[in-house]
Amino acid sequence: MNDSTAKTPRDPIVVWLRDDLRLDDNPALAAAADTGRPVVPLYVLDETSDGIRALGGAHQWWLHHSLDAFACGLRRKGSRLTLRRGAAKREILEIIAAVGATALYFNRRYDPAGRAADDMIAEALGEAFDVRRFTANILHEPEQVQTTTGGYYKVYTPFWKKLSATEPRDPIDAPAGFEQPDDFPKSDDLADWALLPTKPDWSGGIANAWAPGERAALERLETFCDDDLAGYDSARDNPSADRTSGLSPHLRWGEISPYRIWHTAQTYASRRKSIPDDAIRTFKKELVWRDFNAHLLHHGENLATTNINKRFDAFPWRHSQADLRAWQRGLSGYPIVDAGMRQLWQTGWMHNRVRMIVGSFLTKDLLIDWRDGERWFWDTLVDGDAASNPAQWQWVAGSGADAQPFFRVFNPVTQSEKFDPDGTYIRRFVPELAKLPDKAIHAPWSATAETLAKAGIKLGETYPKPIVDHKAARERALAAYGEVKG
DNA sequence: TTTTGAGTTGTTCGA
DNA sequence: GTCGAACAACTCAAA
Repeated sequence: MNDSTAKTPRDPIVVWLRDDLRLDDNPALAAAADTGRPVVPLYVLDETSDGIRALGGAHQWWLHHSLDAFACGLRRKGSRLTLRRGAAKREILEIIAAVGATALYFNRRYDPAGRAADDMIAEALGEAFDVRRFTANILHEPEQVQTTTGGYYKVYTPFWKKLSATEPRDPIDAPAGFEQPDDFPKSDDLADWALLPTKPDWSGGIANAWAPGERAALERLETFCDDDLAGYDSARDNPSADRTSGLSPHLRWGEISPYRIWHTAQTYASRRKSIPDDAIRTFKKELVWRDFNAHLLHHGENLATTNINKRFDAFPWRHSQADLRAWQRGLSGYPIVDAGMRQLWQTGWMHNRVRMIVGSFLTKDLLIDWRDGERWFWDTLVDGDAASNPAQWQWVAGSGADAQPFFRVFNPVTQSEKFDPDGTYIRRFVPELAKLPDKAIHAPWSATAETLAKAGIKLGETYPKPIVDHKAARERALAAYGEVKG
């Protein structure tokens, strides 16, 4: 025990929450509670500090409900969440002074701007101040994972091979309760932050699809392990059957811990013979992909704006607002693409298989800069993640470090036939095509006039004609890629 | 230092 | 319908 805590054992600890809005397996919160000292949980909505990326619309909706749920959880444990809006440094220094705190605990984050902000605050508090950082939101710290030459991994497979044998630590249970300070600091009213859309309120579809908050996240994990883990290896690729874990937004906001997910899945797998090795391995690999992306974010300069492969700085992107808009609205004329984009718009989420298809369509068929797609996803996804979103876009575009761009121009019709063979997914999100027979639904422009008439479709009126011809677009994309190769 | 093997998720063509 | 090879060629990571 150091001198300051010996003299003032009742001094409060401020726990600064960020994307870790949970009680379960929250190391910073648990460590603070364990001291027996008063705990002041704090969330700062910082929209002004350098390099901090503004939240998208869907993000804001989720954050509102997530904060609400987290505040409820804290109240049940006898604590209270303090909300502040403003530059993190100013708000934190003020709160620390107001409550007489002598310690600041938080869980690490990995974006360069966030890390810089954390360092600046620690520096402002001075050497003597007790600042503690914890590992909470990824399974392996960037410093722990190095190639044999001391660099960081740019290819996933060796990264996975290195880590697959390492068992992540056990999750930490939620604190039983918290000591209270004499006075909690003054908190903003969440409603005053106006994070929920009002004019118009577009959140209905998202609210139907999702339940933010820790409790819902843990329930979803159990349901997934019960119902879908066993078939995960193959079934996750089918967009119409909802067989993915659905945990991505909960992970994005830290409502659930990857350690909890890893161990719960592992426990199910070791108890149930019906869960094949392939299933649990594939699921764990997806979790480790989050780490890989977080490490890319940690080591890179700005993942969302900078090509990992510098050669792509010279890529001849097309600038077409009209095409970008058609893609965003789900009016490309390619049913699987439009279904995906409309699922995103309506529910704040898109199945991963379809993310690849729409991503390939934007960057290859339309030759539009991946950053435009990344920004749209950032604004509309509830799970839009600072690491995974740009990393996935760079992979699709071919600017990712390990991509083999010349091989990967997705054929939207082939993909549709393969992964949505009976058109269930398309019919759900593109209802104007619902009456087309299975065979015609993937490429309505190839259908006979009679088939279209029977289904009540007038191409160019009730549903768009394709905005590009895929075959020609593919040739164009390959030519463009040819320009930036060595 | 040099060499070797491999790279999340694909497509097309021809047998 | 199914299968394997070719696509075109670079970078990474480990030996």
